[in-house]
Amino acid sequence: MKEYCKFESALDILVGKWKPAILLQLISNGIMRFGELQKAIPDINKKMLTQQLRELEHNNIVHREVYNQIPPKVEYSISEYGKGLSTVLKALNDWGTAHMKHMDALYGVDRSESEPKG
Amino acid sequence: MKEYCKFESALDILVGKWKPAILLQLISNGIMRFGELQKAIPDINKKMLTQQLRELEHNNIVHREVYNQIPPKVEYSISEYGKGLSTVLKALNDWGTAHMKHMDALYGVDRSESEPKG
DNA sequence: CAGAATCCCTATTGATACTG
DNA sequence: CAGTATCAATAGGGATTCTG
Repeated sequence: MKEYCKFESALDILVGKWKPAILLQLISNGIMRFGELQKAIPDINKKMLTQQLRELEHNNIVHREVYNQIPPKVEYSISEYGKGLSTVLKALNDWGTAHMKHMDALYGVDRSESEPKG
Repeated sequence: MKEYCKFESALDILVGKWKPAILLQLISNGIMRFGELQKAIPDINKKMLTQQLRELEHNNIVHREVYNQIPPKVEYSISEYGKGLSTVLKALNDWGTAHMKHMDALYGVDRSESEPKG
């Protein structure tokens, strides 16, 4: 067995363009409906939101609660098991925060591009 | 600024099909030459190895030492800055290890496929 | 409302050959 | 030895349309 598959096993959970955003939302807000997630992450579309949620669900990170009613209502939340990711996410977040400052200091950040003044 | 860009900033470093494998090698073995890395990660090709190393180098995670001689000799190692990743990598590794067991228990692992008895 | 299905496009990965 | 250059294959992401 490849040693690094442990890394990859963990990374696979987090990788996917929208998974960090989704996880952050669910961690911050607890239970959220599909539509709420979509509103909270404006640039995502339904297909991607569905897809990434399904992957997280398959990995037991998020719990999906379906209310069988019209109109439909589906709630998502971090599963108990998923909460075990908190250490990883915190490590990632801490390091990421420091790293952004580091890169900023090294190269400068082109905020002009990445943040249209709006 | 999007909150999750901190996650992403960190994830970007680790994401890339071969980066976990490369990092693991360098962490385990210290200084390694290009060819050694290639031997240690048999399925990678030169292009990918070069590319991923360059990205890691650009992010200050690995150090590249070039000896100007014939035949060429280039050594790679984790940079001082890159060593700061250890917390993240450990968290990832620990969680990944547990997660593999978890998924194994849930779904069973098709070892028959993933590990040809060789 | 919460998706499923379809089609398209681009970024990432890979195979191969060439070079100082 | 340690790459670069080029081209081909693929997977991931996205726009749009349709549905119970």
